[in-house]
Amino acid sequence: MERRLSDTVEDYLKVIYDLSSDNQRVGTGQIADMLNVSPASVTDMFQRLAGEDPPLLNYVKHQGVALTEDGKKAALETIRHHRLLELFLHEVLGYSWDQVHDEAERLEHVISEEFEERVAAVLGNPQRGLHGKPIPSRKLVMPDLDTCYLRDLRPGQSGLVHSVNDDDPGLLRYLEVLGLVPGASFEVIDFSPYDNNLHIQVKGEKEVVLGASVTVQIRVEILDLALDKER
Amino acid sequence: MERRLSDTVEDYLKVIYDLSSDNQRVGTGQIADMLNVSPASVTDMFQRLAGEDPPLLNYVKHQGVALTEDGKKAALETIRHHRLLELFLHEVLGYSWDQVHDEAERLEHVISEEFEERVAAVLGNPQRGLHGKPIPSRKLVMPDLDTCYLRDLRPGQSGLVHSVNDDDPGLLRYLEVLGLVPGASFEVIDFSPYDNNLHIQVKGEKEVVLGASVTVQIRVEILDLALDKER
DNA sequence: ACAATAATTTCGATTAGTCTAAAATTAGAT
DNA sequence: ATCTAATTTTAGACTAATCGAAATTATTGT
Repeated sequence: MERRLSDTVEDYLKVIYDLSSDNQRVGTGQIADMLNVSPASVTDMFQRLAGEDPPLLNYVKHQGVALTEDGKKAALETIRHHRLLELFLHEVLGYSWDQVHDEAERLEHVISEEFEERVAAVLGNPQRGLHGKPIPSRKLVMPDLDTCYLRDLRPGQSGLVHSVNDDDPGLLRYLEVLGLVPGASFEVIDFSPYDNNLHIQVKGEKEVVLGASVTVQIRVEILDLALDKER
Repeated sequence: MERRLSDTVEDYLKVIYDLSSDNQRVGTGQIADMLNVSPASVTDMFQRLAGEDPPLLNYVKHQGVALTEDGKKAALETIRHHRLLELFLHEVLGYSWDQVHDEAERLEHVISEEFEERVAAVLGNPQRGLHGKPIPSRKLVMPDLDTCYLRDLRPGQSGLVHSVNDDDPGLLRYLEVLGLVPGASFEVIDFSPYDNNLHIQVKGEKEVVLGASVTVQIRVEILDLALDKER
């Protein structure tokens, strides 16, 4: 069951995993956008990976794909590598949180199990990455999360920043300045329905207005006071 | 002048560099053996790399190749990556000296200049690798060496182990047991001309007999007492 | 319900890297 | 000097990953 997947295949599986958490099935066009390849190439790859033995994808013509169990394991392996590497680059080599993604993106495909284990050990077997996302366990189990996009909160709600996407260095530098980093607590002050702007008050910081292109990159845990009492 | 070379091309250039230090030109068959590909593939690659602009190789039909200046720089870049990585894996992640080669072999092709710089800094800008070989400088200058193969010494001569090849884990474990590590001093006790065995006395260790397949993997500095006096 | 539009798939082609088998060239031995 | 053996090159073909253009299938608005 240990077949060696190409870097390309690992990239496909990883983005299919990412997009699967929101939607059900994932389409050709979405993947083409994420990977900067043509839709034609994506169709080819869908067919190939669905035809592997055992299949990595479940593919239905014109209806996109879903990961099989094998495909999901492969995706989680790569994601584990990526998040361990990001943390390692930061902790051990002093990379800033906006620099780590690109480097990890290349390293994730070539490191051995040995490397993975040693890095995990040096870092104390962390369960969360540099940007807050969970790191799948050695056994490739990904914890269930009770988070939503910051975009979906409304005035009066407050929460904690759970995690932010790691792939836009400019955004990461901006969020750091605003104090919108994993663990930060905030309150939603206002919402502008026409542009979907949210007015956010991060604890100890000035109020800021964030557009949807920003708030969709941030996952939060809602702090529901009423719900707190029930427990 | 910054073209991105494929992993494969980097591997070709690296072994051509290695083999060039002994011979003048390097032939198809030698490379085919080192890289485990067919001679036909090597001919193709020779022609391709000689036809690049600017050329990486100087190729004369039926007479093998030599690296151009550009080809040599590219080879040294990869070699610098490899040796820095080996040291890093040992010092920071606790790999043993027989484990580092394979991992470095894959990582060397994907790390950035940034990674290279940071690793070099963490290690204190070392000039020698884990197995004793010099590490090319940032500017890709490789120091000239005054070393020869242990194979070429004869009884009465003594020397210091300069470096050992890093690609055979079993040999490395054996040499470690014998104390034949970079810096160790030894004396040649005897030579058997029929099998080219050398009888070696490593300081503080038992005398051992080494075949040519071993002694050709070890580079030494000759300790010439007469020459010492002249200085 | 059905035409327009959007998304997907098929088709034919390209590039990098590899192979085997056959042809050509070089080097060595007598 | 020439024949043989070893090495190298050519030729034709394969796989993975990609593309653009054309054909097909879905979606959706009225």
